[in-house]
Amino acid sequence: MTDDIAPREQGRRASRRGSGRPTIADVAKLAGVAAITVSRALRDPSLVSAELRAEIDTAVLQLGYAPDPNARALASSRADVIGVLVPSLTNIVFADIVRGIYDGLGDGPLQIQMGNTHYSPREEERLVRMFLSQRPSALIVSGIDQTEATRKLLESADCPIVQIMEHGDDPVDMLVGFSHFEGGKVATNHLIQAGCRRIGFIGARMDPRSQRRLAGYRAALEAAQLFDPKLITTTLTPSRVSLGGQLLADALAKVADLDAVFCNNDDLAMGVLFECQRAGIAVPQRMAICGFNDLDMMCVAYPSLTSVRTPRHEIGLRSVQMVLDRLAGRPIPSSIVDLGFELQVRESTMR
Amino acid sequence: MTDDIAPREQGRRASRRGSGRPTIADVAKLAGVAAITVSRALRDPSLVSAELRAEIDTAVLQLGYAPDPNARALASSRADVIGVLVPSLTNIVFADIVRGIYDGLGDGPLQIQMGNTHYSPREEERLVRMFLSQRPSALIVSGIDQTEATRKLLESADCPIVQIMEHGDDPVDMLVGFSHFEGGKVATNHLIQAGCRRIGFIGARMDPRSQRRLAGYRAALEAAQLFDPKLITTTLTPSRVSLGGQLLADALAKVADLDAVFCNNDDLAMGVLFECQRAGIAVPQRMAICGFNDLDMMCVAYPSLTSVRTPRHEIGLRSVQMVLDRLAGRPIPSSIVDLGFELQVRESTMR
DNA sequence: TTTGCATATGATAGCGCTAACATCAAGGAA
DNA sequence: TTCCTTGATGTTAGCGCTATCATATGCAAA
Repeated sequence: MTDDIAPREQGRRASRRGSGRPTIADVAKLAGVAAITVSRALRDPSLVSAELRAEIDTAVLQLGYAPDPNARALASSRADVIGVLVPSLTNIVFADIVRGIYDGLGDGPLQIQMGNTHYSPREEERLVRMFLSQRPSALIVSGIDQTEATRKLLESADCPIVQIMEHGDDPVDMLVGFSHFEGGKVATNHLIQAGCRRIGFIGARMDPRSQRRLAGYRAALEAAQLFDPKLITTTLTPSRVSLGGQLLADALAKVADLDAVFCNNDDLAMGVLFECQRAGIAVPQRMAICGFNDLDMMCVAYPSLTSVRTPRHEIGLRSVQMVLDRLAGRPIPSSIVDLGFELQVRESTMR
Repeated sequence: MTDDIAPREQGRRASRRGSGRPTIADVAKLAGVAAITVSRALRDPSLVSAELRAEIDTAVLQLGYAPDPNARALASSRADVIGVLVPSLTNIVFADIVRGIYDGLGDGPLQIQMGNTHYSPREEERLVRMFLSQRPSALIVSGIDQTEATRKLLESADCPIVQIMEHGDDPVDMLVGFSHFEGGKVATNHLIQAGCRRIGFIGARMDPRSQRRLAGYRAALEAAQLFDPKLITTTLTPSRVSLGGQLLADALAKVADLDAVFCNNDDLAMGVLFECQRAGIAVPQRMAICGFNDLDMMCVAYPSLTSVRTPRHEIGLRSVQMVLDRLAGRPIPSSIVDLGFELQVRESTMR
């Protein structure tokens, strides 16, 4: 006689299965309706009459019911999750993008699932495979340099895909970003116009986007007939402020009459500035410095540092908006969005 | 006669339901075993004989089978997910912690699900509720200042909970971090010993951890009979490098003979340094500067900046290790771990 | 031999939810 | 009236996996 108690009413005692938490069936019973009606009321209240809606809301509150996202995903073969793949979390650039994504998402039902590829195409492929196995509502991936296999996976995925950070004409689906090549070119041309003639390039990590900035730098110098391979100093080491000084020292050892450096990113530029201060190299008189991304610190440094402002937050925001538009069936003005960049000229290149 | 074709063999044509991807049943059929055997072979190969294991592996490869995490979570009422709640993603401190968590996780089956509380206890409560509804394998939350309701939720959760970043004696379950109060005290005592007498506190955001650092600062100054409320300059605005200079200006307007500042964090310290350079205030002679966290840039700044090194990566690593130990049933040496901190004395306080 | 116990595999029945279809009432057009 | 919509609700049958219990086999102990 002790076996026939209803498991649900006994909490977790009767069975090892089940979560012990109220289910949609509990809500339905309490509200005196069918489970599917509760499901509908929760997903789209307009499908259910006002009276039932009120009763269901009461029951939900009373039981403290929360839908099980796993059951929901299984039954509808669609998880309320947007997968986001970034190459790094400690890089403030991607942190800004992720913030933009969160901001674009607002209070909706969609959640973010983040993956860190550590700049590895193989890891990216593994993560894409894993993410797709969860049947996400959409996928946002960084860059356009996926492996062949990754690209095939993305192309055959039946959800919106947004590639971010770059500009190009052959996205898997949608693309939001700007041209790193043009960014590098504009920065370098600015240094040329400022009167610099021996303009070095300092780069760390040298991921595909860094490579494109370097290509832009090179194109600008070649057009001005100022290019010299010795001007380029790079490392595969991840970027750090402290690396900037080391790379500047390396660059000066190769090219003693260096009069400017275009840095791959702002961390390196800051490190270069500190090294100049330490070595007594006047900025910008003897050495002009230009960074990339325009982090907050650039405008307060002494002297303030020129940089290329990139629309990081905006990229996150727009990518989510495009996903939401697509999921809602709204038309997308264009599946390729170039958000551009803006050169911020400051003391470090004014001479 | 066209209705009785097996839906699975027709791809997605026959029904709108189902993912169209191979299921465990497909693998089982191909390998000539029962589905449950495939399930076992995948979760714990030691449960299945070598021959069957080989056949199953072949079938998995041949079909490109990947288990559906949602179905798995539903059936086992346990998702292979660790929820991680941080107050910010753009703050490098938490980025380092998250990196530590990823590193601690390695190649295991567990995934990270991240939540951003934006320093809001209410948002934290919402996220805890949401995360728990997914029945995560564990939860890692930042800080010890949860709301009453959040704490109750966490206490009644049937998974390991790790609070990180702080030290204390009353964790919900496990705790990994260090004492911000002691950090503030040690930094301030160092400035006192360096001969400073009018030591300001500069702080932004002023979240609970900042408050505790401030309390440590105050305790040190009071013990030395050097405390003066005018020495404290804070704002609720989120911290940025550019804020450091503004706050220093504010502080100097109140206390003209300020001879040192202890900054809430390194961003502010860097901003203070730049402002000193710009205003011609000699560091450390006229103004000593001490930061908090010891980011990479501190050691290369000119002059290099004293800071309190915090074990951010280690906190992430250890918190995951504790979770993994607990999930594996291994004993936890202690559920409260104080990883300490280390004052890094540099040029900015050497006088 | 019998018993007991561990090991390997299978059958069954869900986990909590929603897609697909069925039902039913109310109203309007023919 | 009859037929057909339309909208609101219900019934049924899964989604893909695993907990649980049942079964079969082998082998050591009694």
